[in-house]
Formats: sequence, C-alpha cells, structure tokens
Amino acid sequence: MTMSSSTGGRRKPPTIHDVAREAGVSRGTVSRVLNGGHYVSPAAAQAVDDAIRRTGYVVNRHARSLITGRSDSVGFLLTEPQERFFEDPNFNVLLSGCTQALASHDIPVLLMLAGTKDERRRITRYITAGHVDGVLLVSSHSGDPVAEELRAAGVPLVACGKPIGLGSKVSYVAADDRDGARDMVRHLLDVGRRRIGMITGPLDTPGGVERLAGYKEVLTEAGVAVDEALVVSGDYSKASGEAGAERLLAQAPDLDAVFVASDLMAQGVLAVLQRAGKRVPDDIAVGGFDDSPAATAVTPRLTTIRQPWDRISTEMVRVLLAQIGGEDPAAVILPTELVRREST
Amino acid sequence: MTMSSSTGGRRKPPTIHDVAREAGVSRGTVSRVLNGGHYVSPAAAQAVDDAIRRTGYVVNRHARSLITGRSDSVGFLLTEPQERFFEDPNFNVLLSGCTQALASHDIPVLLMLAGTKDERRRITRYITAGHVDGVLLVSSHSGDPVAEELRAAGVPLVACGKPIGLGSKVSYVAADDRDGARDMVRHLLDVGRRRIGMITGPLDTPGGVERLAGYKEVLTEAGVAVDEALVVSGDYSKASGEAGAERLLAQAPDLDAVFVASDLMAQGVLAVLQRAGKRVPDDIAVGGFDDSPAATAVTPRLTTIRQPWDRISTEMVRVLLAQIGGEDPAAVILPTELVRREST
DNA sequence: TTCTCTACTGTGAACGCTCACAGAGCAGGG
DNA sequence: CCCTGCTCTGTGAGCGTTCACAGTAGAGAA
Repeated sequence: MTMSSSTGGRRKPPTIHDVAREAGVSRGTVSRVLNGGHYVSPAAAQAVDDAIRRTGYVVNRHARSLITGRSDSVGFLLTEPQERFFEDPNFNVLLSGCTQALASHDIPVLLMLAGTKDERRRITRYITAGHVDGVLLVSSHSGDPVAEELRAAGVPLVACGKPIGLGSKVSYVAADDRDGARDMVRHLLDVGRRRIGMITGPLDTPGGVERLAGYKEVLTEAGVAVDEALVVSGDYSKASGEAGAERLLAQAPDLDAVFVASDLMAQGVLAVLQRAGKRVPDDIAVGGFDDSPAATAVTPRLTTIRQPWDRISTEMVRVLLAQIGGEDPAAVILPTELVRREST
Repeated sequence: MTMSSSTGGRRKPPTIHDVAREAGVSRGTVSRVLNGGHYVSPAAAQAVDDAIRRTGYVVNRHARSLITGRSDSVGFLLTEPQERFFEDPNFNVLLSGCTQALASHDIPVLLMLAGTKDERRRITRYITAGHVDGVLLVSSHSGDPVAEELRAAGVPLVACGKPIGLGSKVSYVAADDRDGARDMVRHLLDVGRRRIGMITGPLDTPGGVERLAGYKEVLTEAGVAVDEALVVSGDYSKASGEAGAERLLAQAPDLDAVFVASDLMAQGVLAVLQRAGKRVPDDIAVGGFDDSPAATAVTPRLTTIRQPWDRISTEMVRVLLAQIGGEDPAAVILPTELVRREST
C-alpha cells in the first residue's frame, strides 16, 4: 500500500517525518522510540514500530551524526607493513571477530591501512577529525607515531597486544604470552626433551619479550641451564623462521626441540628441518605459538599455543565501547591454551 | 596562534564558517574551493587554502552527505563462509588493494561480513538505505541472494569474478581463467607429461568451469584424450585438495601431473603426495592457480598461474567509481601469467 | 555612455535528525 | 479547590554543509 521495496532504481528513502505522519505522532516521538523508547506510551511505540515496518524506514546516520557529534562507527587500524597482513591469517581472524562483535552493536567498521607516510597522515587527520568514535589498533611496532598522535588527541583507542611507549593511558587486550610460553616449554620437557632451542619474536615488543621470559623461567625452574647458543631472534615472519632454524642447526647440532614464537615462523622451521633430513618430532620436536590456520596447514600438524582470538576480539570491542562511553582505559589479559598435535 | 592540535581532550573542530571568517570570504566560496575550485578567484582560493591550513579544518562528511545524498564511502562485502576468508590469503591481497585504491580517492571502506542470515538482512538494509554509494562484492556463490537484492535496488555493484544468476546488469572484474588454465596445461605438456589430472574448482561457478574448459581444450588440441577418471572436483579449500588427490591416486596410478585449480588445494595435494611417497615434480608435477602466498609457503614451491590481484583491485575500484558516477556496468577480463617454480 | 556578458561572491534554504523546552493531561496530597 | 509532580507529546531550533539564486564588479561591444 505504501511502498514496494523491490522496484528497480533508487528512490528517495522515507524520513522520520514520513514515519511520524504514518504513525500519527510527531517526529519527537518517533525519535524517542528509535533511541531507547523511554517516555513513550506503549500505544505510541506500537504505532511507530508498525509505521517503521510499513515504510521500510532506516535511520539516516549522517543526519543523526551531524547533531549528536558521534559517528557511530569505529576504525580498524593496521599500522603493520602490508606483507605481514597478507601472510598472517591471525589478522583475518581478529578483523572478522571485531567486525562481527561490532555488527551486533550495529556499528560499522572502517578499514584503515596505514602503510605509507602519506597514508598515515591522511588517516590520522580522518580519525582526529571525529569521523570515527574510536579505533581498534593492530600494531606490533614500538613507538607507533599514529597511535601516539591519536592518544594525544584523546581518541578512544584499544590495542591488540600491549603497546609500548604509549604510557598507561591506552587500553589493550592481549593473550598471556609468558604463561603460554611456559606451558609450551613445560610440555617439551614433559615429552623428554632437554636441548630445547627457541626462536623468539621481535624483542622490541612486549609479546616477544614475554615469550622469551617464559621460556627461560621454565628451564631455570626445571634445573636446565639456559644456553644462549640455543636462542635466536626472529620477527614472526616465515622467512625469519627459516633463517633462525638454520642458525640453530649450525650452532647446536644436538638440538632435540625448538620453541618457535609464531606458527608462521614454525612453518619456515619445518621446511628447513625437512631439507636438513631431520624428522619431526622424532629427531626434533617443534612447538609453535598462535594456533593460526597455518598450524594445521603443515605436515606434521603443529603443536602450538592457542591465542583466544575470538575472546580477544570481543574484549577489544567491549573495552573500546566502554571507553567511548566515557570509561577509563583498561588492560585485559586472557589465558592461552596448549594444543597438542603431531609436531611434539 | 589559532589552535594547537596536540592538546589532550577532544575540542570542537573548526567548521567551514570558521574557515570563511579566517579567510575573509563567505561559506559559499570556501565550499567552492573545497569542491574543485571552479569560479573562484586565485586570491580567494589562496586565502582559503591558508585558512584551512591554519585552522586545521577537515570537512564534516556527515553534513556533506546529508545534503548531497552521497556517503562518499563504499562497502567491501564478503558473502563467503568465514573459514575461506581465514584460510585464503587472496582475500587479504584483494581487500588491501581495494582499500588502498579507494584511499587515493579519499573514500573510506566499510567492511561487511555477511555470514549469518541475520547479518545478510542487516547488511542489505544498511546498503539499500544509502549508507554506502556502492559495493565491492566478493562471493563465489551461485545465485547470491544479497547481491541479487542489491542489484534490484539499483546499488552500484562490482563483483570479483564473474557472478552468475545476476543477469548482465552487474559489473565484474576477473582474471582470464580459461587462458590461465590453458597456459598451465600447455606448460605441463611442454615438460613432457601426458597423464595430466585435474582437480577443479566448484563447477557451479564460472571460474571453476572456465579452468576446466581450458584444461580440456589444450589436451584436445594436443591430441591427448581427455580421461574423465583424471578429473575430480573440489571447492578451492585445502581439505578438498587432499580428498581430490587421494581419489586421483586411487583412480589413476600412472598419473604424472596434476593441474590443481587453486594453490590452497595444491597445498593439500602436496601433503597427500608426500604421505604417499610420491616425489614432486619427479614422479608427479603439480601446477596450481592463483599465485597466492601459499604458493611459496610450501615445499617444493609451487608453479602456478598468477592472478593479477593488484590490477584486479584497482580495476574493481575504477569500475565501481565509474558506475557510481552514472556510467553503465562493465566487465573487465585481465590476463594471467605462468609463474614457474619447483613443482613442475 | 549604456548594455551585455562573464567571472566571481554572498545569502538563505534545505538536507534529516536530535535535543531542549514547553505544555497537556492526570494522579495524588495538601 | 489548587498545587506539585509525573508521564507523555509536539515544536522550534540548529548541527555543518551544499545548492540555487541573486547580486556585484569589471571588461568589452555597441
């Protein structure tokens, strides 16, 4: 009767005014129904709901934002170099998790890739101009200039993983890296290994440092001396895993296990071990970290530490929305879990 | 003098009015400078530019959108099941490419994941309500209901890969699947293989069909009979690659090569061949399709057909913007390239 | 001079919404 | 009876921008 919605072409969408007329009430009443429904009589609320359904009304967010000052959208900001984004499936899991969590609050996500310097400037301006209400930040960089500027501008910000150089004023959600590392090394000891090497993550990031600390702690507790020749550093990339494995094999021929700080690096490690004729796990056990899709894509499938990405993303969203709502920054640490497969 | 930008807390941003006052002109003039600068005197333009710089003015897109009816943003819509999104790095390359191409036009990207039925409804409403000007669609489904609804609503739409069941009214950008397949099979013949199997993509998609057609064409042209026992179908996933390889080995013990319609499936094929004790490429050559990051993540590294993802994304954006600008839908087919590595 | 044309500029009005306010109706207490 | 307080409703204003229109100034033609 009022409008057929599947007619081709784009017609002018109904406004709050149309709904008000259709429901026989005023704009104000419709607006109140739309925003929580307080101080509205049941009869009016019902009439408005019906009218909305009949007209196919959808709120015009631009008009709303213009007056509220909020944009009701958030940015997902990636300051990583793009190659890592391409290579590491964890980003997808995180991005998808955050997007869905926000969708349930009816909040759209703007994807922001700050690759080049120009991009960084453009994005910073965009954000500080108030075009998003808050930002989910993915960055392993130390001293990220974009993040620092956003923090200074008072933009609500939640990082994935503990950021450094940003003071304590920025929220973050992270897995318990140290505890995860401890679990893995303890597991390697449990299966009888003693010459346990490690390929670390970048040591200018808290995550990299924590995983190394966990490794050393457990060895020390178990009375196994920490041999620095068994520790080489990497940057989470597959290539650095290969390089690390080669150095490790050269430095320590008697290696019987290696704890690798990311599944992606572990993928590289497995390739090198295979080329070197080492059997996994018979000759050398390999433990990863992340439980990324890569962990089950390799042969043998990787024993690893599961990061609770689903919870990380929902927590990031929860903390961000709280902060947008005026609450103080918060830090959330989530537990990890050992996933045993064939590589140990 | 006017404002220090790094003071903490969020202050009210300058408006076009402030800029006008600062520059000693009217709102209209500032607006004209902002939108192309026609009919503005050089002196006024200069004054406005200076004032913008001094005040740190950034246009309020909500106010602009309210009056223009455009949102100056586009959606990146994924109607794939999420697992594929997690697993397949090609999405990242595409997403990142499109985001960057749009960024250079100062157009933000909204990420939309249409996983569940509810999500689909929500997203459809969101888009048809005009909250984005157009949509970049990634979907290998046949007869995607969301896409059909958007098309019917007259929303500018560009698909990645030829969509089916949408008539000819929807634009798309795709690699030349048939030609790529032909190149690969010709290459396998060139290196002396004759018993060449194929694991296809989903045969309810044009891409899957085309790659199979290319395979058959080249064999026929070369005078090699097409043996249906050598053709098994898959769905691009790693798991289906494994299943396909197992069937193929069982059905055709004398297999000496296999053309796999995606790198991801090829990854599964390599794992199966390795378990079966077959050497690659000595016993069986393996050719992939995509040149995804997975292609170089495996051992041996995969000979494959490179899809020009960078060009695909820029073309998708170009076509979408043209269509938003009022032009007719268009189809773009881009050439592929054979990348030879160690698996053939 | 005067008229026309062009280049440029300023001014309301409008986009669709929310918010503050005022007012209506009704109940209960004095 | 009036006053107060409550729930509910309508109205006008205004968010920051663009757009259409009117208007001005200066150049060139008649």
